[in-house]
Amino acid sequence: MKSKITITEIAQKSGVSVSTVSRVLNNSPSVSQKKRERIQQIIDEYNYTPSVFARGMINQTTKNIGVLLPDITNPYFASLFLEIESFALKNMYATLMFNTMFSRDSKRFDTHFTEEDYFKIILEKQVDGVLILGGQIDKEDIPASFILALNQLHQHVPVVIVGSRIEGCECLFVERNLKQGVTSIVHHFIALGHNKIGFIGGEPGIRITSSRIEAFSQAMSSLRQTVYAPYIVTSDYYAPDGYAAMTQLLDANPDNLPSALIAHNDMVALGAVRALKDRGLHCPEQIAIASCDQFPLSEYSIPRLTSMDQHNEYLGRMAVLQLISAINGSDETITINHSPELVVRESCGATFKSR
Amino acid sequence: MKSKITITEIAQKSGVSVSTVSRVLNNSPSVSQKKRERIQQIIDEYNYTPSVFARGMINQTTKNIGVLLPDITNPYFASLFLEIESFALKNMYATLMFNTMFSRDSKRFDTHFTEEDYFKIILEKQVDGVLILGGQIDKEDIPASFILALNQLHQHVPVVIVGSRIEGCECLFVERNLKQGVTSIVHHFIALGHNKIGFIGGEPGIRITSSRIEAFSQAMSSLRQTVYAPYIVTSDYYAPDGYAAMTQLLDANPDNLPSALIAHNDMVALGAVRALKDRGLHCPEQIAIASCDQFPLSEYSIPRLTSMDQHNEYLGRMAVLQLISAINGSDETITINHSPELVVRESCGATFKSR
DNA sequence: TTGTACGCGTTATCAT
DNA sequence: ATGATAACGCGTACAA
Repeated sequence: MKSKITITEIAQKSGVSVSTVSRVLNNSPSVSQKKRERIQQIIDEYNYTPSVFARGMINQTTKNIGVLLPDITNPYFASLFLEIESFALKNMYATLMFNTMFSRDSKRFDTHFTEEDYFKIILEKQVDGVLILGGQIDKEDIPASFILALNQLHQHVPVVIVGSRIEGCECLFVERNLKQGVTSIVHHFIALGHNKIGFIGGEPGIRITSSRIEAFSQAMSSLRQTVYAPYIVTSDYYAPDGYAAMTQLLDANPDNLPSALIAHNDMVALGAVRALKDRGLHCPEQIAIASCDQFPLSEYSIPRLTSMDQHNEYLGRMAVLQLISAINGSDETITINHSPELVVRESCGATFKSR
Repeated sequence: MKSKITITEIAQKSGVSVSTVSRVLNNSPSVSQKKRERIQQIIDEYNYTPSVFARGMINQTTKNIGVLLPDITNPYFASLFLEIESFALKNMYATLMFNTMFSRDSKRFDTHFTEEDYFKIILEKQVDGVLILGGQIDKEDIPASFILALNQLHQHVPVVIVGSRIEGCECLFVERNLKQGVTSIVHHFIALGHNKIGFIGGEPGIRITSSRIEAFSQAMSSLRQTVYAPYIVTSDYYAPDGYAAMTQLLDANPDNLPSALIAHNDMVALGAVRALKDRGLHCPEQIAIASCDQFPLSEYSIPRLTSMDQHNEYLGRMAVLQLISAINGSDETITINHSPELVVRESCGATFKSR
């Protein structure tokens, strides 16, 4: 391995002192044009870059941020992360990613760190900021110890959480409006003439799940519709979970099926459609389905999925912006103002149905 | 921001010298049991962790690796990366990820770095090793300048490429058998009585595409079957590309459709199935489809996709292992020996068809 | 405008 | 078994 050239050597080769080289590196104005040019040329020639270690010893900064998420394999996190990574890099920050596998079948993983373990690792990595995207923070009742750990982490490095604000947690938050999407779908279904509407998917005990179910109930009752409890079946976020939820729902209501279902996301919807089909039922004919979170495949499934575009790109950008401003010492909260958008395709039955 | 406690302070609080503390940190044997315990206790109490900067100044090591991939949103890379990240962390390496967006519609991204730019960034990040997963390295003819850049990078830090060996490139490689999967599918189709078989998807000019098409032709002719050129339509790796490829194929051969198609991966297959359906055709009835690369949704699509399980988990592990061994100065090549596995589901028509 | 010298936190070398 | 100290590469206060 070729070892890196140092500022001292550059100084020698240019016949100046290290401070002068340092000055051109940090473009201080007080360097003569001539010297600046010659030094820069040598820097380029030898492809010199300052040691991050030596720099870090002085500024205490790595220009790295840490991103903690449950599972990059989940398209929601993947699209969010892609945006985060590329936007962060544009701002000169590279991204360390950690999959906590929280709330995911983790049999494949022999060693299993807790999220607190990850906090420790991240701290040791001396990142300049931390982004947390789901996991324990989404739980209904978060252990006090976890909030404590979160606060401790935040005392050492700015932490931005993408999710609902947590009582007693001092970290910064970037929230998205979870209810609006569900409400749009309910209105859409009602407009299509449905009144036996249910909700499937999402992990029980997780705030994103309960707040969507709550929004569902609210929207229904504001339209003078009743919610029939057996039409609400939670499970988890993946296709197998949509399959399981739908199966359970069908088994529990054999003679009284709902006519429309709201799925937690597109994977759940896909699993549900599959379960329907395996029973000889069809979507949207027998049961219409719309999902709260659109993933890239929704335009190509059979049927095409009607879903909410949550504009995750925007969310990712905001999170990075918030984090960077916190790193730079600002404590102002960036309020994000995005509207999820209903994309009507086939699975809701709108295109050929008008009861 | 609370600043970190240093080894000097730990030494003072324990009433020993920094060297002794350093010794227990690096568990050198020459520390008395008593002192060791007391020091360790203070370390724990104050939650001390050594500064990565100061450490790095001495060992020149960050315990970070860099992973360069085109697009984490692609399930193939996501599943591979998940394995890489978690396996690396088990070995005490954290992972910096960079999405190059090579070969992907990148309109959304205003700034666009080239892969060489990423090399520079990675080098500046002072990672201990680099993993490259696709991108330019998969191209048919790689610009000499790119290979040069690759070699230069490899002179500074070990580089492991997950992909086919490149002429003139000194980096390490972890290869997977690209042909075996295609061959299995061809045999399967032939066994089912098909003889009008085609191939769709994959980007032209990319080695993984051409080698699969080559394997397709070889397998066909070894079974005394002819390959009909218009049945081969390349495009790209995503669902829209499968849709486009299928559309093009249908348009070009209206009166002479293939009876079976090999898709580059599950997304392509999904898009193709969709295109079929939009023409009022069905899979597998009119055209059977099997894909070379299985993604998580294949079990839940309609129809369920017959595809090759490439065991990406294993591939990811091997890549990390190879990289770590290179970091530790070993130059032995780890040969990987995995067999892709045909998972028969519905889209190939095997379950109800026997011509 | 330029150079000298110190300090950042750790490990390694050399004494003791 | 333990301690003192040099060295790592850089930024910066200060001197010139």
